[in-house]
Amino acid sequence: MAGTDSPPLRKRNAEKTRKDILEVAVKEFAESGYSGARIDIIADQTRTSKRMLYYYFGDKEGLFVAALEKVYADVRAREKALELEGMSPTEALKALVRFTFDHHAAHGEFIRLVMVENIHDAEHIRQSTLIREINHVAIAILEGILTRGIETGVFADNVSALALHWHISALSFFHVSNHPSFSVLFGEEFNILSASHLREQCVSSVLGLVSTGLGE
Amino acid sequence: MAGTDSPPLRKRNAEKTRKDILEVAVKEFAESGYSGARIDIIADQTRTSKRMLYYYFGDKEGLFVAALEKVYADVRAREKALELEGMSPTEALKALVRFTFDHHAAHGEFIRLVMVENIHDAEHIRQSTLIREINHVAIAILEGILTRGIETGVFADNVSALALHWHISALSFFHVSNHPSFSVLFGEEFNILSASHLREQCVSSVLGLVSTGLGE
Amino acid sequence: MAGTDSPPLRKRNAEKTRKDILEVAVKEFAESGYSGARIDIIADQTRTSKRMLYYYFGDKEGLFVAALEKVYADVRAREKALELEGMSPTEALKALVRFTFDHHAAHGEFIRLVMVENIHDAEHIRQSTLIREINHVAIAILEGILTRGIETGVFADNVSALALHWHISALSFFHVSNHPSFSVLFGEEFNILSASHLREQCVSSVLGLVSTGLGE
Amino acid sequence: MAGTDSPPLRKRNAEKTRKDILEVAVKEFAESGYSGARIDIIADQTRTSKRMLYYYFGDKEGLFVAALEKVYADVRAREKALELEGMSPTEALKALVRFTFDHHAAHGEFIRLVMVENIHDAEHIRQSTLIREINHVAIAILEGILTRGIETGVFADNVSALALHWHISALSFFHVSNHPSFSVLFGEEFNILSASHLREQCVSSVLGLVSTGLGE
DNA sequence: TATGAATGAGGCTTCATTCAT
DNA sequence: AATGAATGAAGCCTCATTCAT
Repeated sequence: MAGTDSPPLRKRNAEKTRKDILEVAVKEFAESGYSGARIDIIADQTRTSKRMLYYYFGDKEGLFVAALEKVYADVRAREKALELEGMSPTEALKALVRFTFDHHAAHGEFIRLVMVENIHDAEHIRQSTLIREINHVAIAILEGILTRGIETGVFADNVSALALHWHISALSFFHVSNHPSFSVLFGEEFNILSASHLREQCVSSVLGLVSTGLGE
Repeated sequence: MAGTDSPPLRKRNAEKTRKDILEVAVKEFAESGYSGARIDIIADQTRTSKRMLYYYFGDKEGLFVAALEKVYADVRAREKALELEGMSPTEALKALVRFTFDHHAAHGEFIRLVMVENIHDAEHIRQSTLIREINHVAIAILEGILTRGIETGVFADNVSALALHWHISALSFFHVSNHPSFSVLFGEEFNILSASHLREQCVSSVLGLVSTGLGE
Repeated sequence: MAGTDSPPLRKRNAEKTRKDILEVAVKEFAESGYSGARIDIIADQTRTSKRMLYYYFGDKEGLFVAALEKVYADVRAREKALELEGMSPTEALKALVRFTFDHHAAHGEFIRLVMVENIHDAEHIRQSTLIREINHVAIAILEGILTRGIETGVFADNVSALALHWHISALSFFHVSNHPSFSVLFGEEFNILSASHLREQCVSSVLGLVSTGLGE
Repeated sequence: MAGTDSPPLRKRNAEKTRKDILEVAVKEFAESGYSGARIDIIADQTRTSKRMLYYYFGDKEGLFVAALEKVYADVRAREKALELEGMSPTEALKALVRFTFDHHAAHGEFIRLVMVENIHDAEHIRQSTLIREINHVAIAILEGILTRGIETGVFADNVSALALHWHISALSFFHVSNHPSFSVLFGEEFNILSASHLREQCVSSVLGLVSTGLGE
């Protein structure tokens, strides 16, 4: 039989092409920034031609927004793997911090695209509701942990989930975003500070902000 | 008296011209990034012509390096005003953190130029010994405070000055660098978190890392 | 019939565009030298825009190399028309000299491009194997004539084909390359020396180098 | 006493400066051609500033004309050293050819400036009567030799002095002017042809044109 | 769905030259 | 006689984008 439920081959290829372009675009924007990125370079590293790029994404800006959305979506997909409900609040918080820290370290393109976006005053994120949603999920998770901790008395109720999220993000993000300058400015001295050291410093710092000192 | 020590008028203007160009360049690079910055736009906002820009700085990259050096030099100049020696270690540390946090908040161009530089893998800082020096002074100051605190027993000897500097920088820097995205993603909710709140969270966090709990 | 072998219309135009640009470029480089040539002037005399010029040739240097290759290729094409095999060695040599002399006189752009290239130390020819090949063919032809003449005893075996080629080239080339200065320096006196006179002087000179005096 | 007959020191220095500039200019124009030559590069390699260059020579073209005149004047100075009157006509002619060939080989800047001038259609030589004079002297010398040879019966009266001068110039000039391209096109094969070989080929060729076969 | 050819606007840079001292 | 600062015009090249097929 000719017709099945799977999408027609044409569409299949279309999606593959889109994905292919997007992956290359993420790399290029992450490497060179928005203005520094070159449409030609993206096209050249793609299986298809430059024309397709415009066909699918309209223009350079559209491509950048799509790239941003892709890296955010990837983050969400990975966050789902976290299973924090079974842990104690303290353990859950520790796990979350470590996950965030490691995650950012492992996904430089995500960090760099967000840096680029901030240099452009976040004007593209503004257009994407998808991205906003993703981040609110992150807050909700943190909120859950906090609430449980407050109920069991191990956490003080003096820091909002958002403030805590900001704190965790700051340390995890900066670790990647400013690694080049720190490495150049302090050389060996800095490189000796292993990532795991900074990560545990980050964990202590976060726990220090919420702990009552009573728990566990 | 016939001869005075002041430089000839011509030279005076030269320095003024240089400074004029540099100020405009800092703004433009901070606003648009390296590739996004336009030489023409810089020139137009200057007393002089585009040609002078090349006369003094060689090319776009030379101008960017000079801009970077300028903002770093400005930071150093402002750091000198801090008088931390008279304070107790704890007070000195608090003051330093607050100063850093406020300073970064007040000097967005500095933060943005460093962001841009990090996107370009810090390849320009690498060339400037001036910049390296400035940052080592910052470490030395922090080291002094730490040592005094450890001697008087209020600080534990478990965090290096560099690691602490990293921590302070991370929070102070991120507060400015990622303000646009946080503001867009969390809107009102985030804007309610006043700068001073985040600043004090930063102070607590830093003190938490080094305090023995014995002091003051 | 549906399918024919002719290339698609687009490609046809492409080749026409390339050729169009090249012809203009040859003229401009010949007139003004490499540095003196103006990309804009070339573009203006073309059916297309300046942009196309970069599309096809990359940059000014690429265009110059292409122009050089074109004039050399044209020489080869014209050389093919010569039918020297049927002549006696002496007649063949005479014919070759006259052809070379007249050819150079008739194709000033070729001479001038080679002059320009020599001023630039032949750095572009170096890259082109095509050009090297063409010249070796010229040597081979001369070698054939020489060998036949030596066998029949009319030519002495005291001059290599390459040395003879150099001699012929020198006189034929100089006639065109230094015509302007000779004309200015010696005025009427020089212009009276008709081209045909110098050409026959060239023929005598060449025959004088190889003749045994026995022949014909 | 203050005043002597020698020119004032000021003027002395002036002439030295002029000469200094000119020497550098000759090199630069010879290396890069007229358009390729850079006023800045000339100025930088001079003991004085760029302004002086304009002070003495007006503009780039004036400097080029002065450079041309200088190399021609140098040629004249060296020609004076030749003492051909005491030789037999044949020996004198041989000596003249060898001198010319070697001279050109030894003074590449002269050749290259003349090449450049020819590319620009000899428009600058046209303005200089000095240069015209120099060349007519060369013809007069050759004429003298020829006349003596015809009188003694060793030379035939079938080639004008100018035509002979052209012939000698062509071979001697081409040897230098087209050395780069020949070297690239024929490589080792050509480099084996030593300069002295080509020089003697040049001598034979010239003698062949005028000899009656009766002499010496 | 796909593509090679084409483009206008604008990018950075450099030129020979002159001004004020 | 000499100079550092300044300049306008023009140079080469590259960008994101669209057209015709």
